[in-house]
Amino acid sequence: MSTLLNRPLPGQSRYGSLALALRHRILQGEWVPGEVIPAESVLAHSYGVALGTIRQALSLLVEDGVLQRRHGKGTFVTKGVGGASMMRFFRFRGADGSASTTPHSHILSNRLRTATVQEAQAFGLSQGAQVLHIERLRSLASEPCLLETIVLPLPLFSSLAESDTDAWDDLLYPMYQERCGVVIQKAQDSLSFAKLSASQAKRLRLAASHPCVLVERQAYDMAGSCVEIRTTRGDAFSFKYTAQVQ
Amino acid sequence: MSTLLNRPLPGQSRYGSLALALRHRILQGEWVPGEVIPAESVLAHSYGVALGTIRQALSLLVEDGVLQRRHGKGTFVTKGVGGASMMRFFRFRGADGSASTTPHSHILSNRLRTATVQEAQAFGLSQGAQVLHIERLRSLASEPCLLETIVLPLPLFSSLAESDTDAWDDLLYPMYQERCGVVIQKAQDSLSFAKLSASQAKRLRLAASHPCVLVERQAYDMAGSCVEIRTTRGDAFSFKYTAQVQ
DNA sequence: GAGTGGTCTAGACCACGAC
DNA sequence: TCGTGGTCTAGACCACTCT
Repeated sequence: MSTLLNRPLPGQSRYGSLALALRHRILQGEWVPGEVIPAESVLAHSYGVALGTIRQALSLLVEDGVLQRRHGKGTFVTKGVGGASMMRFFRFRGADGSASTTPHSHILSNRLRTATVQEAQAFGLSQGAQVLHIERLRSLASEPCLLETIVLPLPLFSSLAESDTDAWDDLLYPMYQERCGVVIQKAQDSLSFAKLSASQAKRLRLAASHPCVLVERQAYDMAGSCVEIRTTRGDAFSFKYTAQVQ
Repeated sequence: MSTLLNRPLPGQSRYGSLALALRHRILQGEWVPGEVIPAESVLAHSYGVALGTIRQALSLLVEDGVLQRRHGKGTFVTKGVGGASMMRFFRFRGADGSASTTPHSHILSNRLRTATVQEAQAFGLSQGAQVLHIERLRSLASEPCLLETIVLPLPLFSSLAESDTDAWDDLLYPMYQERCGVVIQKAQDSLSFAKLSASQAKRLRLAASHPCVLVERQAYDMAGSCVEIRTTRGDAFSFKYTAQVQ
């Protein structure tokens, strides 16, 4: 019934090994995102450890965002990051006043091309591999607000390459999960400042060389592999972000 | 020997109450920043709880940044946030190439004035109270890079109002601690973009209406009171920041 | 070797959520 | 009422740091 990892790996605590083992079972698809995993007491018994030990293991995975606890209900596999997370960097004021809705998405282009050296390295592909290159405009109340370039590694997302972009959802991450079985687990955003090119400015209905914020994102799946590289541009004067020190 | 909080506060777990009690003793100055607190076993005995319970209480304060554990040595009161934390938002390239040193500080002005309504509210002062208003230019390799406005509540920082600004340190937070007994425990930075005024641009040796990053900081002491409001401006093209999603 | 935090056990009871 | 995670106990032994 139990796996054979009764002895912790060298240099690892027992709860560390248990966390690794559980993470492996999740990645194998034994429990799919959104599903409950067995109760703590069951896991403790099946691994032959005390309750406190399995709880420490679960805590590691909760910290990592792989699991979520719900008091009285159980421990669940995380469903993946939400949708309009890019909006946390901006405060767009709609013509009508309030905002905070999901922006509408319009795909401008969608084509295959050869990966750059950096992209191949990030995705773990061999040089010369193919990627899907998407240009996309996002709008709030018919006002264009964000211009995005999205690069996806290719055999993984090949089902998107052939599909009709008009039928795509406003939120890509849930669509990745439905159509390609890819769950976005975490992402890293790198912010900087630049000026819009003439064509970019036209798309966003701003003046050429208008200042913009550049968000360069790498998104990772549950196994920790990079599966999306995204570059987002938005009006610098709509930028607003809050960070904590310590 | 022990305090009388054997019964947890209503709606609080025992370890939550213990954390509150310990935090209070730290704020009272019973253990100063940098010092060890008693061993876990000693605390557990003196409060009449199990070791695991006091460990949970300490973990809360560690998460909060009030305490730091060091295996084999003890549990220490945090010394306060470091120095050049504003530099994490920028990547200045010095004329010589590398950077990552503490910028030199030059105080431009230092005067008393009446607090604005927002400042009085943030500091918990009555309306019409006095604050210290400081203008300061920070330079890297003789190149001006950051322009700062610093507002401090007044009876707390009155010793700074009368001192010679030439003798001030490059880092203010350690100086607050030495001269005024104020330990900066955490801070919140709010980022946005703006254009430099003519006088601001001149100080930074940039063109008027050049784009800049605006960092609006509120810094808090160990008790959680706001004790500094700072506005920092720097060249938008030197801005670089990385954030994690989930 | 003495003292510290880190790991682990085998129980107990409590608080929450659903049936 | 039952099963879940959350809190708590009273021990044990291990790993790190200093003297």
